[in-house]
Amino acid sequence: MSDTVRVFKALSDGTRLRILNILLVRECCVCEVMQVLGISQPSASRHLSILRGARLLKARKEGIWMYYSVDHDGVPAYAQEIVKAVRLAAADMPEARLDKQKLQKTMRQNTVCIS
Amino acid sequence: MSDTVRVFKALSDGTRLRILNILLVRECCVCEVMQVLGISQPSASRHLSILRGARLLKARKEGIWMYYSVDHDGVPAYAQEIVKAVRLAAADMPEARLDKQKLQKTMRQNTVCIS
DNA sequence: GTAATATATAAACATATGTTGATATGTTAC
DNA sequence: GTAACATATCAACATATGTTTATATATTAC
Repeated sequence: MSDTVRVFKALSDGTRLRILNILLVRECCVCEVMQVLGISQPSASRHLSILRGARLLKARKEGIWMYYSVDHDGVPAYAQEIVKAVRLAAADMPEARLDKQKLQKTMRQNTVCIS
Repeated sequence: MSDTVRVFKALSDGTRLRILNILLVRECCVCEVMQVLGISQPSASRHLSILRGARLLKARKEGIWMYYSVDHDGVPAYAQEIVKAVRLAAADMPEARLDKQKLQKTMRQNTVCIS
Protein backbone atom coordinates (compact mmCIF):
# COMPACT_ATOMS: atom_id res chain seq x y z
CA MET A 1 0.00 0.00 0.00
CA SER A 2 1.35 3.43 -0.93
CA ASP A 3 2.11 5.97 1.78
CA THR A 4 -0.59 8.26 0.41
CA VAL A 5 -3.27 5.58 0.57
CA ARG A 6 -2.13 4.75 4.09
CA VAL A 7 -2.61 8.38 5.15
CA PHE A 8 -6.10 8.58 3.66
CA LYS A 9 -7.07 5.23 5.18
CA ALA A 10 -5.86 6.42 8.56
CA LEU A 11 -8.13 9.45 8.30
CA SER A 12 -11.16 7.67 6.86
CA ASP A 13 -12.60 6.93 10.30
CA GLY A 14 -14.56 9.33 12.48
CA THR A 15 -12.84 8.27 15.69
CA ARG A 16 -9.39 8.90 14.25
CA LEU A 17 -10.42 12.31 12.93
CA ARG A 18 -11.52 13.17 16.47
CA ILE A 19 -8.22 11.93 17.86
CA LEU A 20 -6.17 13.98 15.42
CA ASN A 21 -8.36 16.98 16.23
CA ILE A 22 -7.52 16.93 19.95
CA LEU A 23 -3.86 16.12 19.31
CA LEU A 24 -3.72 19.31 17.23
CA VAL A 25 -4.35 21.11 20.54
CA ARG A 26 -1.69 19.29 22.53
CA GLU A 27 -0.05 15.90 23.01
CA CYS A 28 -2.06 13.32 24.97
CA CYS A 29 -1.51 9.96 26.62
CA VAL A 30 -3.70 7.00 25.68
CA CYS A 31 -5.89 7.29 28.76
CA GLU A 32 -6.61 10.94 28.02
CA VAL A 33 -7.68 10.05 24.51
CA MET A 34 -9.97 7.26 25.72
CA GLN A 35 -11.56 9.46 28.38
CA VAL A 36 -12.05 12.52 26.19
CA LEU A 37 -13.57 10.51 23.36
CA GLY A 38 -15.38 8.03 25.60
CA ILE A 39 -13.94 4.95 23.90
CA SER A 40 -12.31 1.78 25.26
CA GLN A 41 -8.59 1.58 25.98
CA PRO A 42 -7.84 -1.05 23.29
CA SER A 43 -9.75 1.07 20.79
CA ALA A 44 -7.78 4.21 21.66
CA SER A 45 -4.50 2.32 21.54
CA ARG A 46 -5.30 0.74 18.21
CA HIS A 47 -6.46 3.95 16.52
CA LEU A 48 -3.39 5.81 17.75
CA SER A 49 -1.26 3.00 16.38
CA ILE A 50 -2.89 3.32 12.95
CA LEU A 51 -2.34 7.09 12.87
CA ARG A 52 1.25 6.54 13.92
CA GLY A 53 1.66 3.86 11.25
CA ALA A 54 0.64 6.47 8.69
CA ARG A 55 3.39 8.67 10.17
CA LEU A 56 0.95 11.40 11.13
CA LEU A 57 1.77 10.98 14.84
CA LYS A 58 4.91 10.48 16.86
CA ALA A 59 5.12 8.94 20.32
CA ARG A 60 7.31 9.26 23.38
CA LYS A 61 7.26 7.25 26.59
CA GLU A 62 7.37 8.92 29.98
CA GLY A 63 7.02 6.67 33.01
CA ILE A 64 3.87 4.65 32.58
CA TRP A 65 2.48 6.97 29.94
CA MET A 66 2.84 6.90 26.21
CA TYR A 67 2.38 10.39 24.83
CA TYR A 68 1.19 10.82 21.25
CA SER A 69 1.43 14.05 19.27
CA VAL A 70 1.11 15.30 15.70
CA ASP A 71 4.39 14.80 13.89
CA HIS A 72 4.52 18.24 12.29
CA ASP A 73 8.16 17.90 11.27
CA GLY A 74 8.12 14.30 10.09
CA VAL A 75 5.22 14.30 7.65
CA PRO A 76 5.77 15.07 3.96
CA ALA A 77 4.44 18.29 2.46
CA TYR A 78 1.25 16.80 1.00
CA ALA A 79 0.34 15.26 4.36
CA GLN A 80 0.80 18.60 6.11
CA GLU A 81 -1.84 20.02 3.78
CA ILE A 82 -4.15 17.15 4.69
CA VAL A 83 -3.64 17.75 8.42
CA LYS A 84 -4.56 21.39 7.87
CA ALA A 85 -7.70 20.24 6.07
CA VAL A 86 -8.63 18.05 9.03
CA ARG A 87 -8.33 21.02 11.36
CA LEU A 88 -10.58 22.98 9.02
CA ALA A 89 -13.14 20.20 8.73
CA ALA A 90 -13.21 19.51 12.49
CA ALA A 91 -14.35 23.07 13.11
CA ASP A 92 -17.66 22.07 11.55
CA MET A 93 -18.04 18.78 13.44
CA PRO A 94 -20.05 19.26 16.68
CA GLU A 95 -18.60 16.13 18.27
CA ALA A 96 -15.05 17.31 17.58
CA ARG A 97 -15.75 20.67 19.18
CA LEU A 98 -17.07 18.96 22.31
CA ASP A 99 -13.93 16.82 22.45
CA LYS A 100 -11.82 19.96 22.62
CA GLN A 101 -13.87 21.24 25.56
CA LYS A 102 -13.52 17.94 27.41
CA LEU A 103 -9.79 17.96 26.75
CA GLN A 104 -9.41 21.15 28.75
CA LYS A 105 -10.93 19.44 31.79
CA THR A 106 -8.60 16.46 31.88
CA MET A 107 -6.44 16.38 35.00
CA ARG A 108 -3.99 14.09 36.70
CA GLN A 109 -3.48 13.07 40.33
CA ASN A 110 -0.13 11.39 40.97
CA THR A 111 -0.04 8.63 38.38
CA VAL A 112 -3.78 8.44 37.91
CA CYS A 113 -5.53 9.90 34.89
CA ILE A 114 -8.88 11.43 35.85
CA SER A 115 -11.21 13.48 33.77
CA MET B 1 -21.14 8.87 8.07
CA SER B 2 -19.87 12.45 8.11
CA ASP B 3 -19.04 14.22 4.86
CA THR B 4 -15.41 14.44 5.93
CA VAL B 5 -15.11 10.72 6.55
CA ARG B 6 -16.79 10.09 3.20
CA VAL B 7 -14.17 12.23 1.43
CA PHE B 8 -11.26 10.43 3.12
CA LYS B 9 -12.82 7.02 2.45
CA ALA B 10 -13.24 7.97 -1.20
CA LEU B 11 -9.53 8.77 -1.41
CA SER B 12 -8.27 5.81 0.62
CA ASP B 13 -7.95 3.62 -2.45
CA GLY B 14 -5.07 3.63 -4.90
CA THR B 15 -7.30 3.28 -7.97
CA ARG B 16 -9.40 6.28 -6.97
CA LEU B 17 -6.31 8.40 -6.34
CA ARG B 18 -5.19 7.54 -9.87
CA ILE B 19 -8.62 8.47 -11.24
CA LEU B 20 -8.64 11.82 -9.45
CA ASN B 21 -5.11 12.42 -10.70
CA ILE B 22 -6.06 12.13 -14.37
CA LEU B 23 -9.31 14.04 -13.88
CA LEU B 24 -7.21 16.91 -12.56
CA VAL B 25 -5.81 17.12 -16.09
CA ARG B 26 -9.17 17.08 -17.87
CA GLU B 27 -12.63 15.53 -17.76
CA CYS B 28 -12.92 11.94 -18.95
CA CYS B 29 -15.63 9.49 -19.90
CA VAL B 30 -15.80 6.11 -18.19
CA CYS B 31 -14.17 4.24 -21.05
CA GLU B 32 -11.21 6.63 -21.06
CA VAL B 33 -10.73 6.01 -17.35
CA MET B 34 -10.87 2.24 -17.74
CA GLN B 35 -8.46 2.26 -20.67
CA VAL B 36 -5.94 4.64 -19.15
CA LEU B 37 -5.87 2.78 -15.83
CA GLY B 38 -6.29 -0.68 -17.33
CA ILE B 39 -9.24 -1.64 -15.15
CA SER B 40 -12.61 -3.21 -15.94
CA GLN B 41 -15.63 -1.12 -16.93
CA PRO B 42 -17.68 -1.99 -13.81
CA SER B 43 -14.69 -1.10 -11.65
CA ALA B 44 -14.22 2.28 -13.32
CA SER B 45 -17.91 3.04 -13.09
CA ARG B 46 -18.10 2.10 -9.44
CA HIS B 47 -15.00 4.05 -8.38
CA LEU B 48 -16.21 7.12 -10.24
CA SER B 49 -19.54 6.75 -8.49
CA ILE B 50 -17.84 6.67 -5.07
CA LEU B 51 -15.80 9.80 -5.83
CA ARG B 52 -18.97 11.48 -7.04
CA GLY B 53 -20.83 10.37 -3.90
CA ALA B 54 -18.16 12.17 -1.86
CA ARG B 55 -18.94 15.22 -4.02
CA LEU B 56 -15.41 15.44 -5.33
CA LEU B 57 -16.57 14.86 -8.90
CA LYS B 58 -19.43 16.09 -11.03
CA ALA B 59 -20.85 14.36 -14.11
CA ARG B 60 -22.54 15.34 -17.33
CA LYS B 61 -24.03 13.18 -20.03
CA GLU B 62 -23.28 13.75 -23.70
CA GLY B 63 -24.70 11.24 -26.14
CA ILE B 64 -23.58 7.81 -25.04
CA TRP B 65 -20.82 9.17 -22.84
CA MET B 66 -20.88 10.14 -19.23
CA TYR B 67 -18.16 12.69 -18.57
CA TYR B 68 -16.73 13.02 -15.07
CA SER B 69 -14.67 15.95 -13.85
CA VAL B 70 -13.34 17.42 -10.60
CA ASP B 71 -16.04 19.58 -9.02
CA HIS B 72 -13.76 22.51 -8.20
CA ASP B 73 -16.67 24.83 -7.43
CA GLY B 74 -18.91 22.45 -5.51
CA VAL B 75 -16.50 21.08 -2.89
CA PRO B 76 -16.12 22.79 0.51
CA ALA B 77 -12.91 24.61 1.39
CA TYR B 78 -11.33 21.78 3.39
CA ALA B 79 -11.91 19.34 0.51
CA GLN B 80 -10.23 21.70 -1.94
CA GLU B 81 -7.13 21.54 0.24
CA ILE B 82 -7.30 17.77 0.13
CA VAL B 83 -7.60 17.73 -3.66
CA LYS B 84 -4.50 19.92 -3.82
CA ALA B 85 -2.71 17.43 -1.57
CA VAL B 86 -3.65 14.59 -3.93
CA ARG B 87 -2.15 16.48 -6.86
CA LEU B 88 1.01 16.96 -4.80
CA ALA B 89 1.18 13.32 -3.71
CA ALA B 90 0.49 11.97 -7.21
CA ALA B 91 3.62 13.71 -8.48
CA ASP B 92 5.61 11.15 -6.47
CA MET B 93 3.61 8.12 -7.57
CA PRO B 94 5.20 6.47 -10.66
CA GLU B 95 1.96 4.76 -11.65
CA ALA B 96 0.07 8.07 -11.54
CA ARG B 97 2.65 9.73 -13.74
CA LEU B 98 2.31 6.94 -16.31
CA ASP B 99 -1.46 7.38 -16.27
CA LYS B 100 -1.03 11.01 -17.27
CA GLN B 101 1.13 9.98 -20.23
CA LYS B 102 -1.42 7.40 -21.36
CA LEU B 103 -4.18 9.98 -21.01
CA GLN B 104 -2.55 12.12 -23.68
CA LYS B 105 -2.71 9.22 -26.13
CA THR B 106 -6.41 8.51 -25.81
CA MET B 107 -8.30 9.15 -29.02
CA ARG B 108 -11.75 8.68 -30.40
CA GLN B 109 -13.06 7.48 -33.75
CA ASN B 110 -16.73 8.30 -34.30
CA THR B 111 -18.40 6.90 -31.17
CA VAL B 112 -15.65 4.45 -30.36
CA CYS B 113 -13.14 5.03 -27.58
CA ILE B 114 -9.68 3.79 -28.54
CA SER B 115 -6.40 4.22 -26.74
C1' DG C 1 7.06 -8.46 47.59
C1' DT C 2 1.54 -6.88 46.30
C1' DA C 3 -1.86 -3.73 44.31
C1' DA C 4 -3.21 -0.43 41.04
C1' DT C 5 -2.62 1.87 36.77
C1' DA C 6 -1.20 2.36 31.74
C1' DT C 7 -0.50 0.27 27.52
C1' DA C 8 -0.31 -3.13 23.74
C1' DT C 9 -1.90 -7.13 21.51
C1' DA C 10 -4.61 -11.12 20.20
C1' DA C 11 -8.97 -13.77 19.44
C1' DA C 12 -13.67 -13.69 17.94
C1' DC C 13 -17.19 -11.60 15.66
C1' DA C 14 -19.87 -8.47 12.66
C1' DT C 15 -19.59 -5.14 9.08
C1' DA C 16 -17.49 -2.83 5.11
C1' DT C 17 -14.99 -2.84 0.87
C1' DG C 18 -13.01 -4.25 -3.73
C1' DT C 19 -13.04 -7.47 -7.72
C1' DT C 20 -15.02 -10.28 -11.09
C1' DG C 21 -18.58 -11.85 -14.21
C1' DA C 22 -23.22 -11.44 -15.79
C1' DT C 23 -26.94 -8.57 -17.07
C1' DA C 24 -29.95 -4.61 -18.19
C1' DT C 25 -30.54 0.01 -20.22
C1' DG C 26 -29.55 3.63 -23.40
C1' DT C 27 -27.43 5.63 -27.62
C1' DT C 28 -25.60 5.64 -32.25
C1' DA C 29 -24.71 3.69 -36.92
C1' DC C 30 -26.43 1.04 -40.43
C1' DG D 1 -35.51 -3.04 -37.30
C1' DT D 2 -30.21 -5.13 -35.90
C1' DA D 3 -25.46 -4.51 -34.33
C1' DA D 4 -22.03 -2.31 -31.68
C1' DC D 5 -20.70 0.52 -28.01
C1' DA D 6 -21.11 3.02 -23.31
C1' DT D 7 -22.71 2.81 -18.84
C1' DA D 8 -24.76 1.25 -14.46
C1' DT D 9 -25.96 -2.27 -11.36
C1' DC D 10 -26.25 -6.66 -9.14
C1' DA D 11 -24.63 -11.24 -7.27
C1' DA D 12 -20.95 -13.81 -5.46
C1' DC D 13 -16.77 -14.06 -3.44
C1' DA D 14 -12.52 -12.82 -0.93
C1' DT D 15 -10.30 -9.44 1.86
C1' DA D 16 -10.10 -5.57 5.08
C1' DT D 17 -11.68 -3.07 9.03
C1' DG D 18 -13.67 -1.88 13.67
C1' DT D 19 -15.41 -3.44 18.22
C1' DT D 20 -15.43 -6.17 22.15
C1' DT D 21 -13.40 -9.17 25.51
C1' DA D 22 -9.56 -11.17 27.53
C1' DT D 23 -4.79 -11.24 28.48
C1' DA D 24 0.15 -10.00 28.94
C1' DT D 25 3.75 -6.59 30.04
C1' DA D 26 5.59 -2.48 32.26
C1' DT D 27 5.69 1.08 35.78
C1' DT D 28 4.68 3.21 40.14
C1' DA D 29 3.12 3.34 45.05
C1' DC D 30 3.03 0.99 49.13
